[in-house]
Amino acid sequence: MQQGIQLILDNISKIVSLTKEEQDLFVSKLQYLEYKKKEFFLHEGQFSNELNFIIEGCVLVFYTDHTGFSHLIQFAIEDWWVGDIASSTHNIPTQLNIQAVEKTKVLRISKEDLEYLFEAIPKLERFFRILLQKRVANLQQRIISSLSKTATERFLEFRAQYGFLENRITQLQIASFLGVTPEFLSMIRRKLNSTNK
Amino acid sequence: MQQGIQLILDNISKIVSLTKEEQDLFVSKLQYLEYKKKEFFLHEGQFSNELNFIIEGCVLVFYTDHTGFSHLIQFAIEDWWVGDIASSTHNIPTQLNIQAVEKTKVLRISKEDLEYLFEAIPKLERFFRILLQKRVANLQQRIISSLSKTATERFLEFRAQYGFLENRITQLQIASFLGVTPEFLSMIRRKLNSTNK
DNA sequence: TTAAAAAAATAAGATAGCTTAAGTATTTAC
DNA sequence: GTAAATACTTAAGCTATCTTATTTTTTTAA
Repeated sequence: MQQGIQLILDNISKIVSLTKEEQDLFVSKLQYLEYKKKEFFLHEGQFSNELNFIIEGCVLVFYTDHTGFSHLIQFAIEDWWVGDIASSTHNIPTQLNIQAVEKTKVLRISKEDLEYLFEAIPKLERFFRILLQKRVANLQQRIISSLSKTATERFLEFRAQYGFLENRITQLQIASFLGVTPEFLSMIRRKLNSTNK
Repeated sequence: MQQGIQLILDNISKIVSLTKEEQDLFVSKLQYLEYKKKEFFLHEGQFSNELNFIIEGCVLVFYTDHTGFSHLIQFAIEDWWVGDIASSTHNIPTQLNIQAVEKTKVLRISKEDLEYLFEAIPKLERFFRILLQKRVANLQQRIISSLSKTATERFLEFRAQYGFLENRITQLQIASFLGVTPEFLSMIRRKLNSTNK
């Protein structure tokens, strides 16, 4: 079986169960792609009309502000979905960049195909509805943290939740996700080490 | 026709069109409720198993941290949907409070009825899928702002986007939404007034 | 394998935003 | 209609976080 197909079908089957025919129809709409390290899926200003499922690798979704600083909005590794929902929902050019930080293999589906599949397989629309609910819960939690926690607390939360990423992305990127400068994150880490060790 | 039914049907018909029978089935699951000013829909620790559509009034969704401070996560006025997606998706007690800040009239639908309706009327699942996409886009924008903007910029953004709320909720609540103290917001407003006027 | 580039650490000085406290204005509840 | 409660403003001093600059470490690419 083609690369990653089993992974994506398993991912879906955790939430809804498709018949063999439905699986085949779904799979027929997938496009397999590979990106090199540092290569971009999406650049600010483009229109985003796809949804990607990561089979292998790691990508970052970031926003670059008017002073040239990047802010990490989201990351995704194998078995995760990634795309720019804002751009594709509102049909506006994206303000985000999506970049591979490792060699990355994805399965991609276009917005048009996805809309067709939602008609053909309502269970698939359910799957994405539930995925979106989880994403809303996750984003809301991040807002709660940004409103109510210190940088140190947010770093500890990041570690608890995404510790597996700590050696896969740089401190610079973690700092950007937390909303602090890399210098300040470095200081936070030093303090935590001297206290706990 | 009962209070607000037309409003909710119009709200849905902006995204999907239901037949008369589907509308009737949907409407049959709605419960009409009124809340007094300051009354709570939902308290931290409860399980949230409903979705609310505001017909009239205004509610605030806030998180209270361990030091007793409140942080405004979301607000909703007439013609908006509100609920705790995190709690109802993951079946965990909510960490949020939902409180009416004015006399508020709502139409409520239970999670069970909603799930039944998604089976009976797939278009309704589409409606909520699209609503969730918009919510994700909105939350993501808020994260971008919190990562990349100063308090003054965030306040101007709030005014541009939610100016209609400026006289409906207090400065305290706006400050809490922006993630600053009310004292600091007061200072921001003074500076803006002295510069622009 | 090594030179160049990028990332991370350290530290000193600067600032956005917080705390505390007091005073004034507005709203609420009887 | 009035007293009490709540919201808002102002201001001084404080702290978390940023900026800038330098050094050290790690990664990248030829």
